[in-house]
Amino acid sequence: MPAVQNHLIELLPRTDRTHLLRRSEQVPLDVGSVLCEPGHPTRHVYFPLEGFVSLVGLNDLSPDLEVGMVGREGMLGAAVALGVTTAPLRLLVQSAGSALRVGTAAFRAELARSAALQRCMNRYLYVLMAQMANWGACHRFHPIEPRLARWLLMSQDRSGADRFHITQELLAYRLGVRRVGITHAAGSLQRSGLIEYRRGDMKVLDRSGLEAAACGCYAADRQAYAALL
Amino acid sequence: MPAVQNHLIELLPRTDRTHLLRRSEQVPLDVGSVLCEPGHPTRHVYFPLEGFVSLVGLNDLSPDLEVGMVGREGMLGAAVALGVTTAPLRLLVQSAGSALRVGTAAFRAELARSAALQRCMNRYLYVLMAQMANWGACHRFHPIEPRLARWLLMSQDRSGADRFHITQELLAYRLGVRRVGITHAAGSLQRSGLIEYRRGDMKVLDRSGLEAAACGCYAADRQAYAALL
DNA sequence: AAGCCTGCGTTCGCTACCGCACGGACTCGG
DNA sequence: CCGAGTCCGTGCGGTAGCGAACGCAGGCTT
Repeated sequence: MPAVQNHLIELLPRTDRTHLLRRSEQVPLDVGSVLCEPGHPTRHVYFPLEGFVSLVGLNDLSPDLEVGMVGREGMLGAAVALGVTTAPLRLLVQSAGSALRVGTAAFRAELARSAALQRCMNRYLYVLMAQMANWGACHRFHPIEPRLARWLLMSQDRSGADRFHITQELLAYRLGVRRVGITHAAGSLQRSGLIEYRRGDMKVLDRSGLEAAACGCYAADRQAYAALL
Repeated sequence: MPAVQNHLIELLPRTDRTHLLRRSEQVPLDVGSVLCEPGHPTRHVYFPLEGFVSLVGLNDLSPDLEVGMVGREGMLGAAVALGVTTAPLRLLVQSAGSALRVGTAAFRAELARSAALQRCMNRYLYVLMAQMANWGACHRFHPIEPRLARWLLMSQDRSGADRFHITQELLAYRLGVRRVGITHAAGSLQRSGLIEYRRGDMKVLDRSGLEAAACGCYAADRQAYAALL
């Protein structure tokens, strides 16, 4: 059995974990690929091992907006644990890696078997809800620069590396702002010596400085996660 | 047995409903009272029968922000169904009425007994999550006037009446904007003949017109609810 | 070497919303 | 009938972010 690097799975007791792993297969996560579209049936749930995925909410009028971000600390398809197999959000791979994939039916079967898995899912769902409630207020009230800092920190946490590839164009899309907004905020962070970037190659230089520059939502998120999982 | 006017409870099969009701007591909801504060233990869950309650997210820096609204179509304390008995949000009574109250332990016991109740909770949790994800984008992108229209419609749905009491001051607080912002938006709606208000007495004159003036989030919300419950 | 595409920086005019402040209108209690 | 409190309208200056557009530089293709 390989070392599993998904935090949720690591929380399971040995036997439950083995059962779940037996039903799973490892698949690659390719940047830009879409794991599922809102309204469509959910065929699999995913436990990322490396890389991370954006949860994108689609709305008729307004531009799309990222409402969450999931890496190895979480899972995709949590709604299945609520018995809903219609996806609510678009799952867009943000950073390449791999994930354990489990068929929806198999996952539900395991869920019925394992109280530990149920408990784990429940807590994760709660954390997700708290995150999403917060995300809204963050977008509403906080200026671009702290939000950018937060995003960088979150993606660093999830990707593990201190450098990753992301263009200003995409960042703008994620944060729901114009590209020029990112140009200003990122330029400011760079001048402060917190980050360094060049043509999409982003590097975090001063992590604690970045934490200070980020809005409180970052710390709040981490705390909520730590408290429950 | 009195006619129960909470939609979730009405969804339960007769025996499960009876069981739950036997464990419940009816309590009044008084405007302005706080049913629980974030971080504190949840002692009861509530199924509103009349009136409605705001879910308020608190954040260190930013002003408080309403992230949801619950009336007889839902319940308060849904997190208990996830096994979390620490409240994440402030529950603030918005419009007077009454609710069925069930002790947390009793509710969990019923949950363990009744598969129907579990299923109902799961679906409701899903709807709540979808709502909260949406709420953020709505606050971020939509101008005040459509959001105000949405708020009025939602509160009308939940209160049942076509008139209710709400000052501009409070509305501003709910929507996270200045009072003058409300003055403008409400004035505009009034000039269009959609509503009428005077010193806090708000009356909806043209409901379908208001629906047209509201942002798409309103329709999306209703649809999500209808699809699952 | 030339050309093209991608990614980044800058500028301009504009709008929505902000904080603050004042004043008018209505209501209620003494 | 008068004063105090509540609620609503208006006006002012300031700003963060918007949309659109242009220019420049590095890297890739042919």
